[in-house]
Amino acid sequence: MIASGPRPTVTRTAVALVSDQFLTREALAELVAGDEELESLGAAASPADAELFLSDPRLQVLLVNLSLAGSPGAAAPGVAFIRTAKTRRPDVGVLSLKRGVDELLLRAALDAGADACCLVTTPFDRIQQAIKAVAAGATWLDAEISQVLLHPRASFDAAHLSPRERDILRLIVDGYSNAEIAAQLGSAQATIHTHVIRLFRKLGVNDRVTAAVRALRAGIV
Amino acid sequence: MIASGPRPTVTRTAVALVSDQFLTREALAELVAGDEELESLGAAASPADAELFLSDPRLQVLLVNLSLAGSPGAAAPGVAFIRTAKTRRPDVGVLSLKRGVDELLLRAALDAGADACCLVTTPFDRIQQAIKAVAAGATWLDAEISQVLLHPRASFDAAHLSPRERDILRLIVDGYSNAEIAAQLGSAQATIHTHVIRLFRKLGVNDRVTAAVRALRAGIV
DNA sequence: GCGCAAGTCGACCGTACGGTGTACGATGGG
DNA sequence: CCCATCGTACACCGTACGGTCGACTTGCGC
Repeated sequence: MIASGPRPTVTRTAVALVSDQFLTREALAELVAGDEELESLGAAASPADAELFLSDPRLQVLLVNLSLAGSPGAAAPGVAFIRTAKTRRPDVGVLSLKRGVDELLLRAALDAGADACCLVTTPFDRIQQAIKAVAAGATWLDAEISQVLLHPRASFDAAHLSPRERDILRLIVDGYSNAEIAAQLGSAQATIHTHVIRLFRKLGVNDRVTAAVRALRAGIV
Repeated sequence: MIASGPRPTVTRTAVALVSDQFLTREALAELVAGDEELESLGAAASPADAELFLSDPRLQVLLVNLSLAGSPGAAAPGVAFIRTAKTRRPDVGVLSLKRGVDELLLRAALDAGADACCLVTTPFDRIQQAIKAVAAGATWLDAEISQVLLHPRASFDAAHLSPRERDILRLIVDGYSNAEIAAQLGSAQATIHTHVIRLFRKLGVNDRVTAAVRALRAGIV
């Protein structure tokens, strides 16, 4: 094992940042400049401009502002950029900055390969910590974000669902049929069927697909 | 925003550790002692002994060795301990140490409330980083662990979906039936039906619920 | 005690779904 | 030129789903 002691500042972590918002770019640049263990390779305003960084062998961590404006219909360009970046440079850590805790966008970012998610409201020193976490190959999730993604129990109370209905909703999202749910919960199919119907009434839906989508979008599951 | 500069070492992070293995306890104690920003409140060999720490208001981070031996059938005692700890002290961060990357055990630990997961093979300085991440309220996952939990390469390529299939996938996510999709796209129901089946094959699913969930999680919609 | 909510089952019915075939025209790369 | 792919289209079948009744037990609060 390696003793930890005071870290030599010889090897600095090389960071590049991508954001379409001027203010964010400035703030992030200041953030990187304010930490002697970090080193900036530059800032880009668009994914296209950021292509350059991907060719830089020194690059270790990429800061991406996911609120990159995009057409509402198509997939978010920020997510697409993360995917291409991770495809071309799997060794580079990606930290994505989020304005809010939209679960779908978060999952999309992580699925695309993001190694960390921070909110833009996160204090500087924590983002600096997160950058180092990413450089170490680890995953960093801000408290608010991990609450949504990993500890969904907290937001479970959002809907006025009974515990049993929440169990079933979760299993519906997991793609199980009524029969499979019955087997897993040790109940009869008829019971599950009743629960499912009542669950639909409470969610205001008529089929399990919309129930699952609503649950995901609402962060219930 | 708060400037970061050199951190004052006045406020140290109070850590307690629980592990049934002597070696791990020793190693972790050394790890905590080796970082001047950390402060040890003690070490416990069993969940019962660790109850004491939960009454200590200074406690900020709890290191739990999840390999706490238990009967294979029942729930792991480590997981149960994490749950009770988080119930009694939601403010305390829990870092759980894992011997391997068993996905079920990992998910169980996170569901129970763990804020970070590290492998026992992780270098000291990273575990120290993780402890500080947890103290900051964030989530830390080691690279190997996040690979299993957050970046499941489910071979989900939106690229190899035909445009028509993407249309239909989107409408499936929106909760429409095959008949409604047919009406919206101006095709026969049987045609949509065929597309849906082929779409399932490409996504590797058997029902539209899983297809919708996969699409959402992958950020296709 | 009473009501009420949650949970547990049963039966019935119509329909949409999922699975498997087959078929034809258009397009495009080898 | 051929073959693969895609989009289109149809038929058949079994099953699970969604909807609607009703009935029973348990636990909680008043």
